[in-house]
Amino acid sequence: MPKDVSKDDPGLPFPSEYGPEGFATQYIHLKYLTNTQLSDHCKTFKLPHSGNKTVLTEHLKMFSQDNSRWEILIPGATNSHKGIRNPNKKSKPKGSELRRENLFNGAPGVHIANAPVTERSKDLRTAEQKAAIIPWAQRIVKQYPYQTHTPETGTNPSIYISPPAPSIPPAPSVGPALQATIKPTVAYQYSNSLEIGTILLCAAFHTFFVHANSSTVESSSVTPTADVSMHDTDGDNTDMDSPTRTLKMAHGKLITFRECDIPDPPAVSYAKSIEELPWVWDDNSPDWNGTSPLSINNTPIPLVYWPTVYKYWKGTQWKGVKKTWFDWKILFRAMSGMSMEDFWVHFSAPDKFGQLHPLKYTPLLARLAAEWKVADEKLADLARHELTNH
DNA sequence: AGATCCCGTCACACTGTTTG
DNA sequence: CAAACAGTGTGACGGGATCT
Repeated sequence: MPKDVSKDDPGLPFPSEYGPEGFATQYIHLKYLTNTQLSDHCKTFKLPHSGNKTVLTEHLKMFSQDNSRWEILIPGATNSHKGIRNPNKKSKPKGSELRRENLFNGAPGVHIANAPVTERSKDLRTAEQKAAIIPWAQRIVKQYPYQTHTPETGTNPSIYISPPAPSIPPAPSVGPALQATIKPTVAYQYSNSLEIGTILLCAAFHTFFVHANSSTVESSSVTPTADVSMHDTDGDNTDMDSPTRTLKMAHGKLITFRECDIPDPPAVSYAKSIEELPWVWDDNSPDWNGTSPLSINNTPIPLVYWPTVYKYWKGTQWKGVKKTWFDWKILFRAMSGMSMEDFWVHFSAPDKFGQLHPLKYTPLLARLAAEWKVADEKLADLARHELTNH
């Protein structure tokens, strides 16, 4: 399930306003520069560097129109928190390290034997996926050549987007919507040098950052591999012949639809708006307000029916939704028959000053799971007791 | 076999600390 | 003092275990 587009960049026109050659690409590129690289970039263009990359927004709009500026940034975009640290770099231990040593070893100056190095994010792609990157990059470059912005055309975002070529197979580990927005330009820039090493490096970088951000910017495609074939709309006859499914909702209302009528699972989170869950969960509930993030043929589909909608169709998209859905289910169960005021009184925890605060989403789910576990154990004990005493 | 649950991992944002 | 580095909290997600 996607997160907010960007927590630290509220309100950015991302990614559609400027298109693949514009702001979105540059924004992501800068986002993945190390602070050192960003600092160098700012020096080169005489920009203030406050540490907050969003101050560069306006600059990026200009920057995006000059392809040559990119040359100075290629290659080398990395995420400073990824990869193996330099083991030879010795520095004075931080206070937190000293506290940890104290905690675990007691006496000061005693070092933890064979203390494991903090494990960093790993590249989990298979060799096949990595090998597929180069042909993919070459293909995308061919399909989406670089298009320089001009002042005459720069006001219309739609012109930035190259027309999608027919039946481009999906790149490894990448959502299809991104193929249409960000990927082509980056692939072009990387292969422009015609040096295979650069292509490899940049394509790997690009695949890395798209993969890393797939949950951030790709709002709907949970299982990208299924999408291309699923949305083949070459023949209307195919759609007409495809099987239908009928959903029985509250008050006997029936909705019949085909697979092609079902949109991808909406990018929705109730982590910050739990109280809205009952409004959209079940149309049999008095709290149902007649809306839902998912609509099929203009009919809002309450959350409770989503398994029926996605489990048997839409490839494996349900796999990506199910955990979130079960969390919602547990939350809704807990909220039923309780006012929101009572709910938050019950599900609160004191801070260090003893002040009560509503639990955050994850702790709340953990508390619910613990409470259910206790209740289930009581029930199991009761059942055991009854069985052994009769 | 499919549905559900549990648990660990990951990415990201944020904060605190150290370095140059 | 700004940048770099490191640690922590949070939400999302995947996969194995367990249940039906």
